[in-house]
Amino acid sequence: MTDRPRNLPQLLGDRRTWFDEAVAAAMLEAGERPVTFAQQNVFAHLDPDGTTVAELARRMGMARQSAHQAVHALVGMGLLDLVPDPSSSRRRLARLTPEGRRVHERAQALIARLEEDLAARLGPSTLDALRAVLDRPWGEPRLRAEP
Amino acid sequence: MTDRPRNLPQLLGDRRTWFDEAVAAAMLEAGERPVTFAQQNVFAHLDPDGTTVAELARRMGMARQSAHQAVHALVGMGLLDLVPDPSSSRRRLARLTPEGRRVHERAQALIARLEEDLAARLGPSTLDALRAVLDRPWGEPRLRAEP
DNA sequence: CCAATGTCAGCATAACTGACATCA
DNA sequence: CTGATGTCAGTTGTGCTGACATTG
Repeated sequence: MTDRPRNLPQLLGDRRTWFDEAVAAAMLEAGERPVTFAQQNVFAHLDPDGTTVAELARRMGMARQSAHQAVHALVGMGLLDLVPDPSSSRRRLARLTPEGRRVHERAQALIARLEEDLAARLGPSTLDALRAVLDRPWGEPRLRAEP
Repeated sequence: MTDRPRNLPQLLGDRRTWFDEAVAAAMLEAGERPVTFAQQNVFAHLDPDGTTVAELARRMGMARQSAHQAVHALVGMGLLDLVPDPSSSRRRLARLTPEGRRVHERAQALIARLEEDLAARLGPSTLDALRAVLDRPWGEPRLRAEP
């Protein structure tokens, strides 16, 4: 109720949620099938020329099996397909289908517009500074009291 | 592989994860039982004098039932207890037990130290600016192309 | 043989919705 | 009666681990 000072992780999470909900609502409004967060994450880490499930898992920081599950759901929705890797017969590359590319580009455009709106509200230099701080390497967190 | 430009929601989520993992690792290192993210969230929104489950749910932006689940898990761990509200017999207030207060304060101190370390690395004014931007009202996201 | 990959199966957590009793 | 609250039950999404076959 009272305005308690919120710590940084809370603020970061709230703002992330601000974006997530806006994207989900806008995609729904646009008549697109809802794409879950895990699936958006796959899109975000996919190479244009295709990526193996194991590599996706590494990039997303999850188990191979979890990435596999998300990829398979997207394949079932017709947004991804798995093609054999010409360089290695045991590998299969997950790639965007044309429909997947369309949905992905639409979501990316939406995020870009939200960022533009924010820049107009908060000031372009403010938003640039925000992005710069978040993009800068933060180093490893210190665990113990006396390292 | 190549440095692709990451958008704001990704950056926000990554930095939130930076904090979450650091706190979880440090609490584990300190010999504390692991407290999940949902449970940290309950702690963060709890009033010192106790809060009803319904009010917690509103603050956390979740369904009453989901908050109920998280609260009950914490009660089972001995970190919360449910006491009858003197002002209304149908209400029950979730409150920190002494052990819950100890764990919560330890986690808060950990986060504060992580923020101090960050301030030393990135510059105090930079970190203040970051917090200020995140804390400023962002307004409602624009959904349609032409509002 | 070894290591990486893809995949199946089972489990835990955390959110959701629906339903319902209680009580100010 | 109405509305808020607490709670039970079921479902979904997303992660995990274990296990195993395949293949370079």
